[in-house]
Amino acid sequence: MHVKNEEECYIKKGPWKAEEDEVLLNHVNKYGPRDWSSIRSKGLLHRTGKSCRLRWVNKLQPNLKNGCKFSVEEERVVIELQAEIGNKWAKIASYLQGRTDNDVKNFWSSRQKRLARILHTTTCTSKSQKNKTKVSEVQDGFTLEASKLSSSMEGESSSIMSQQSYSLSFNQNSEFIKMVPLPSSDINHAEQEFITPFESYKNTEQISFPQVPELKTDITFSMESQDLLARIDEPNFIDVFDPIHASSEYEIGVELPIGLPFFEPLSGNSGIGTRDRVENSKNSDSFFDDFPVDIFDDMEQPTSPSKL
DNA sequence: AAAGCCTGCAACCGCCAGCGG
DNA sequence: TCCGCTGGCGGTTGCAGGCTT
Repeated sequence: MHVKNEEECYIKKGPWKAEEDEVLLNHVNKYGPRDWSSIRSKGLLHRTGKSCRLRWVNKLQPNLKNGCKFSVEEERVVIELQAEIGNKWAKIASYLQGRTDNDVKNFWSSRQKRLARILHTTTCTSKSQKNKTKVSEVQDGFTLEASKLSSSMEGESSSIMSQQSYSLSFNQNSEFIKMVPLPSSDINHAEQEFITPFESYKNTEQISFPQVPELKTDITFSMESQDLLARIDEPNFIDVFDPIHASSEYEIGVELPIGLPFFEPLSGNSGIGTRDRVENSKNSDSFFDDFPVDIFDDMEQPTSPSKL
């Protein structure tokens, strides 16, 4: 029968209906979360086994945190593990109760897009509006000050790394990047409003980054930068920047995977959890995975120290 | 109020590894 | 050993709803 054959071959796609979910749940209750392909072969649903499995894993299995935003702690776990093991979403999700690989993947994707947008805005600004940015060249490269308010500026929850102020130093020649904690005096008083429970954590954890953090006290600022610094304590200092750029810049550091505690492996010999390994991974280019590949294209080439 | 933009999420696609015949 | 099937995983896409202008 041609019609019947068509019927059998028909594969439904798109959003799941409640009835389909019910059928799928019945199957799982009967046989457990397996034999996905038999659901179609038995004619229960016109969905592929893969589709059924995905629906179960991502939406129907019990104890899922559906519709619940990632907590600060969950964000921290994802950021840390991503830096450690890369885009192993299933693995990362296994560390988070009630989260699926799809959840983690979507979270990270959103985060990456946000970061890319922020940095794009920032780098464009650095070129066209030098007098309005906090990007200033230093002798051994250039320094991108990541002094910022937390992401709370935009009502976001990712504020884990937001309480410490950092300066990013790039060096074209040696291809390293280092985080330099800014002197606390550089932090605008207004930031105090955004202190979170992680403040205590910040105060006790060492920065885990390839380069030994050091205070950058000998930065030479341009005239424009000096002018800005002179006004840093003004209540409306942030208004010096236009709202978009201001909020963007203050978000930069929020996204930096630094200063995080280290995980011990939950089981097996995954090897996760040693500081050495984390540092090794960051000594590679894992840190740069956070940035769009062309992120530095818009930045001015620093003068080589050898040419000075 | 409406149009355009942005974001988060659900679902699909393609690749790959494991397994059994 | 080969081959096909199945499930797992990461990347990508499309859409709906919220937000902004």
